[in-house]
Amino acid sequence: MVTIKDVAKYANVSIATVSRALNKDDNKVKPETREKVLHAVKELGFYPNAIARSLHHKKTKMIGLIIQDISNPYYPRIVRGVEDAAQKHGYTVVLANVYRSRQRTQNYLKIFREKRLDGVIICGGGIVKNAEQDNFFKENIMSTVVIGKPLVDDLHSVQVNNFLAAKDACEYLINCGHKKIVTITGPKESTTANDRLEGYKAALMKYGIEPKEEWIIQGDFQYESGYNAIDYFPGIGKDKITAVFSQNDVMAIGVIKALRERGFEIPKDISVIGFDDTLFTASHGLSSVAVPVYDLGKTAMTILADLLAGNDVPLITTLPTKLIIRETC
Amino acid sequence: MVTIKDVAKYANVSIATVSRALNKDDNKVKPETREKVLHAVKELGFYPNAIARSLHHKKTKMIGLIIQDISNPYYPRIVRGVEDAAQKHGYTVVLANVYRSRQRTQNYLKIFREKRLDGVIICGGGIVKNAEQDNFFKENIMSTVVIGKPLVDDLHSVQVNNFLAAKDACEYLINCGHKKIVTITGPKESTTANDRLEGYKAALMKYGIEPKEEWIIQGDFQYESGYNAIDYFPGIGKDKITAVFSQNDVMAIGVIKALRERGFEIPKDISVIGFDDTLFTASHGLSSVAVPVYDLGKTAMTILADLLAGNDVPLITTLPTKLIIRETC
DNA sequence: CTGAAAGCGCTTACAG
DNA sequence: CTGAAAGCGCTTACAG
Repeated sequence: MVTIKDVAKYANVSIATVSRALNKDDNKVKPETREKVLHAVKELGFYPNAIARSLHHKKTKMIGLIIQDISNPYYPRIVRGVEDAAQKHGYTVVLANVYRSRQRTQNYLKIFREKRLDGVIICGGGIVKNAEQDNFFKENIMSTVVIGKPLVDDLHSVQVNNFLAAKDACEYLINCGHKKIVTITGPKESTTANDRLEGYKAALMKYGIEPKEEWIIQGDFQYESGYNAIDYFPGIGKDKITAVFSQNDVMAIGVIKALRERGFEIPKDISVIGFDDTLFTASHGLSSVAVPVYDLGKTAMTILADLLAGNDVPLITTLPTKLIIRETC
Repeated sequence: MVTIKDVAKYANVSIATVSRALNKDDNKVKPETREKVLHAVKELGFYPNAIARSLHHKKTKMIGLIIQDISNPYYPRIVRGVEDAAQKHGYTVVLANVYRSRQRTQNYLKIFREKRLDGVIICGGGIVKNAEQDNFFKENIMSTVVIGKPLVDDLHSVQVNNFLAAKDACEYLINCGHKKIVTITGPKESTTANDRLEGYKAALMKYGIEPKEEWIIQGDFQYESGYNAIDYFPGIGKDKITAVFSQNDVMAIGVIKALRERGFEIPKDISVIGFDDTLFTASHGLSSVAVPVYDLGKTAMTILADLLAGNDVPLITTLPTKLIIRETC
């Protein structure tokens, strides 16, 4: 591997000069000298060692991105948003799927710290309150931006108002004449799921409908839990249940599949509304609450870059959602 | 940031000793001394600087993963496979979406080189033959594994036999009685798409059917191109077209949507078969050729780790596909 | 078993 | 405008 020394020798200058010639902003080097250096660089195929540079600058120009599971269609666009913005600001992203495991999260946080990443973006329920992680963030070892609700105070975040969005969606159903509405929830630890659940309840209450225990069906944001939810429905039909508010799309697609297999027509027999509006909801004709996932990612990265540049950034940034009505309700 | 020096001072030993105590494999350090060091480490919250370590070892324990577009459902599981295997082998992955852009690919390759990543996995059509990239691989600057068909010789790869898989799928259609089959292709530069196209042709020819020009509809692996493909169909019905072989699922879901909107029933009026068997094909009841994407990723990373460990690895590893018949044909 | 020293490949204050 | 030198935070051969 060719080093700065080789270039210096080849160009007949000191390594200090090579360094200066390469860091453009520094115009304290004679044009001819720079030419010589640039020529040597090309000739030898020199690629400056970013590791050595990092050691000096104490910056790696890399950030970590912690997500729960890239194969959940909610995440890819977030990743894209983060990466596009990262690229724009000169950062490179290290990806970490933690599958909601505290262990894996901790492990990656440790690796990120050792590798001296400049910052980290944490997506969703990763940050379970817990001594060691708490320390990690409290000590402010790494600039951090959370996508979603941070469980640790003082962390910057970009969010969506899940409570209101869920409430709106459910109110829409109620205004369509539905009075008995089931909801399929996300995992218990998820604050996102929790907010959506509260929004559901609030909508019902607003219209004087008492949300029954049996209407709240525990899901986990996975397809199967939507598909199986039907087994827990307290019956389907005018006097039973006429609509389902699925707290994400994947589960909504699951219920729809199960519903159709049992001969129910949608929305004739029962309405379904999802959440997230991820890829393919359109092809399923699924009504859903659109979450601007790409922008969540992009904004999070932009905020992180700002933070790293020493700029002031508001603690919470909220992005708007949008109810999209298609064919399932 | 606390350094090895601080730990040494705190523990009253030299930094060499701290280093030795921390690199467990080195048992040339007295147990009591190690205790002292470990205590200091905990007390001070010391996290060894991997950057400094890398500078010495000339290894970063990071690999780059170049994919075309994470929001295409084909990729997330590959990424997962790569990351899981990477984690197992002690590597961390840097993600790069290049959107089939040669420019972006080149740019990332440069960054990877400067950051001294240990290796790189390239997914799909990224490697367009081209002087500079050619050099990159020829000079063997970074260990490389390609998922798909490498356009540069001598590169390790893990693949699937797209030709055979496509041929099998089309033969299946023919054996079901179809004689007039349309195919929707991927982008022209994609070798994957090309192999699938050849497989399609071969199947038809084998049964004495001459594949007509008009049966081959140019797509680009995106939903829209599937949805719009119908406009180029030479008519639908017994004497026109009775089946479509879509070269990926996303486009298949697009055609199905378009077909249904125009009142056609599937598979009664027309059969559809996709390729890849990515997420949600099941919920659409789409028949498809299952590509073991997770395993492609996992295997690629395993091979890369082997390469980096100096082991011998066969140049090409081929993984099996599987035709999965569901409701659309 | 432990320490002093050299080295990894850069950058930058300090002289000149 | 340019060079010699110190320093970033580690690891490891070399002595002892």
